[in-house]
Amino acid sequence: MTKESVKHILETLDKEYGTTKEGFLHSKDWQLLLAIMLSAQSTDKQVEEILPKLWERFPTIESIADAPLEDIEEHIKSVGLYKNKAKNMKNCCNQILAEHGGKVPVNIDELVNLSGVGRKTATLFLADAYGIPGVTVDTHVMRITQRLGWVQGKNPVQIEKELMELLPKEYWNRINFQLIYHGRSICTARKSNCGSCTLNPWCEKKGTDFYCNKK
DNA sequence: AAAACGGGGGC
DNA sequence: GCCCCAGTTTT
Repeated sequence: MTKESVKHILETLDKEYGTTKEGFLHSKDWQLLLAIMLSAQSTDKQVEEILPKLWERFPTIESIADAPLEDIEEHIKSVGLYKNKAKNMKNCCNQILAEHGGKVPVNIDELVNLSGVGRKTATLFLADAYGIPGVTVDTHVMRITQRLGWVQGKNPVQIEKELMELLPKEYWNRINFQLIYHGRSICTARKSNCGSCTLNPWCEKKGTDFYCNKK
C-alpha cells in the first residue's frame, strides 16, 4: 500500500459514489438522527422503506416525544431491535426538546449524551447533516480497509487511529458512506467480487475474488 | 468483558 | 439453517 494508491482509491470512490450522501439529506435534523439510529445492526435500505409511513404518523419531534411506545414500535418493527430503538427514539426526542430547544446539537459530546446515540451514530450524523469530518469503523469499513491493505489492526479503535493518520482530512466527511455503499454492493462480507470492483487496480487483494467468514 | 436487543435478506 | 446488518445499553 502506497500513498499514491490510497489517493487513487479515494478519487475513484468520489467518482463512483459522489461526495455527499443522498437519501436522508432532505430530512429535518431530528429525522436524520432517528433514521441513523434505526440503521444500527440493520441496513439503510430496510430503514428507508419504513420512513415514509413513520414520518407520516410522526410529522414533528413533539409528536414522537409524546407517542405511546407501542405506537412507535409498531412502525419500526421490521428493522429489528425495535423495542430498544423505540424507547431510545422517544427518550432522545424528549431530551432534544428539553435540553436543546428542539434542535439536534451539532457537536459530538452533546450528541453522545442523547439516548440511543453513541460515537458511531453521532459521527455519521455530523457527516451526513453538515459534512463535518469524522471517521467511524463499522463492520463494512473494517472489512474493506482490511482487504484494501490500508490497516493492520484488528480492533475498531486501532483501525480508526490508523485511518485518521492515513487518510487526508478533506475526505473524512464522505469516506464512511462511500465504503459502506461499496461494501453493500460490491465488496460484500461473503464475496469480494473483484471482477466488478473499480478499486481493483490499487487493492492489495486484487483479483483474488475470495470468500471469508466461512465456517 | 459479555449479554441483550431482532426482523429481514443473502446464500 | 447460519451469517450478516450505518451499535448502544445494561449487567
